[in-house]
Amino acid sequence: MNLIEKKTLSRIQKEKRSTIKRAALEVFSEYGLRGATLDKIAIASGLTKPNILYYYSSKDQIYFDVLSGLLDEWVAPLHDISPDGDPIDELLSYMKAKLKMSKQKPQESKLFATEILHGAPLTQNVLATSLKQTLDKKVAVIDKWIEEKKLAYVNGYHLFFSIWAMTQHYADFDIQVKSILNQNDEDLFKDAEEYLTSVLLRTLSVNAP
Amino acid sequence: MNLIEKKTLSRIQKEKRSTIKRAALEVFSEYGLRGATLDKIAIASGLTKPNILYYYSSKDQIYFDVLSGLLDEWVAPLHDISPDGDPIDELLSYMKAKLKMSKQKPQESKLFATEILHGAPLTQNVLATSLKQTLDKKVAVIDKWIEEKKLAYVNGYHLFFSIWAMTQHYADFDIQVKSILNQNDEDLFKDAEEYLTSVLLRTLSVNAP
DNA sequence: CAGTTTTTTGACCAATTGGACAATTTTTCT
DNA sequence: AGAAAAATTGTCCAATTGGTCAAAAAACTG
Repeated sequence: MNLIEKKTLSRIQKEKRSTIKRAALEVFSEYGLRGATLDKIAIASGLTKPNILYYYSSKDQIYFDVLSGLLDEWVAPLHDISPDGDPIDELLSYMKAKLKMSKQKPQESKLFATEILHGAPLTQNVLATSLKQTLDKKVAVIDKWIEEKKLAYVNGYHLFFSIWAMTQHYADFDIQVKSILNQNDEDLFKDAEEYLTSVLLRTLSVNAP
Repeated sequence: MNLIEKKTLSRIQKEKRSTIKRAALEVFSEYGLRGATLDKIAIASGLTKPNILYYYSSKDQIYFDVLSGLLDEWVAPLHDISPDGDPIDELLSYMKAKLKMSKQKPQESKLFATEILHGAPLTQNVLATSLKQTLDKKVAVIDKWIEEKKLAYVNGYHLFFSIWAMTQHYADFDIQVKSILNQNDEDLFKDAEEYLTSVLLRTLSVNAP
């Protein structure tokens, strides 16, 4: 039977696949696709290597499945930006949602970062179509807000790039950040949120200097 | 003879080591330490595998050498921030220098990013000592400027984190950026510089809203 | 319980990869 | 030119790794 095409998975299948994905995320995010080995995933999951290959036809398939599950989650906060809300509130909320993801899901962030850094072999397609379309719409909203004088002028695309960069930095480069600031996560992310809030407020407020 | 300990390298040694490093940077930045193979570096450099191992004792040694050469260069612009200059000019210049590096040395940026992302096994030490010391001093300068009311209040550490994040994003995540904006490098980096200048100006100016 | 299907695993294999080494070629030095 | 040193390479090896497979174990079904 072909597991891939089967619609309904048994209890054991769901459990084991989930176990494998959790372990794989751990290993992939630390070592990248090529640095990760089936043996490491096997150890991390507590399963044997052939057992893993009973549920997934190859290492690449595991990677693909893990990454696919992540993509939607990663873009999701973008959808919550409402054209009808207060512009600055909406964008601050978006930034905070992204920062929270960096704090709570650093492995996911790193996996995603590694994928893009190494040429996005599996996701380039999604980036150029689905993500681009979503972002185009949100940038249109930003432009409208600017026109209505509710926001100071900014390049919408670069605004999103910088929000992504600044928030994900705390997950992706956590080792560098923590080498410099000897703080616990709570204090660190509190300061980060305060700083980023202040940057966005000053950048977006219409009553500019 | 031990190449490592020898002080004076011959002409051929300098040339070949340089050739190897250039090729290795290319391969490492694309595939990461573990994904890169000596065969790939051999092909990229036009040398044979044993020939490469004549100049470097192992793959790890090549990686170490490439990365070491990069570290200083990467931190260098930080030293150019002068306590005696105009605060906003100094910080804008710093941002522009970092952005220029992203444009002109994306491979270096990616290699560095991959290293940190995967736990900075070789550089954590440098980050926690040398980089931290340098940054501490520069943050002290920022704090002094703030005290003198030459800058709006900001958390100096997070200011640097955000400058690093925003500028390096254009190198490290170039595939994502270019999937969304179909621009050539010239236009892209022109817009980026304009945007980042505006963000920094609004963030740092004392005559705040 | 007995038969059937699903799950698990030990043993194994072929390909890749980092690296060793002796032999050969090239460069350098006198 | 000829000896010595340095550079280059073809060949080989052991370890790692992704993946196979047949047999055993466990779970499910009537």
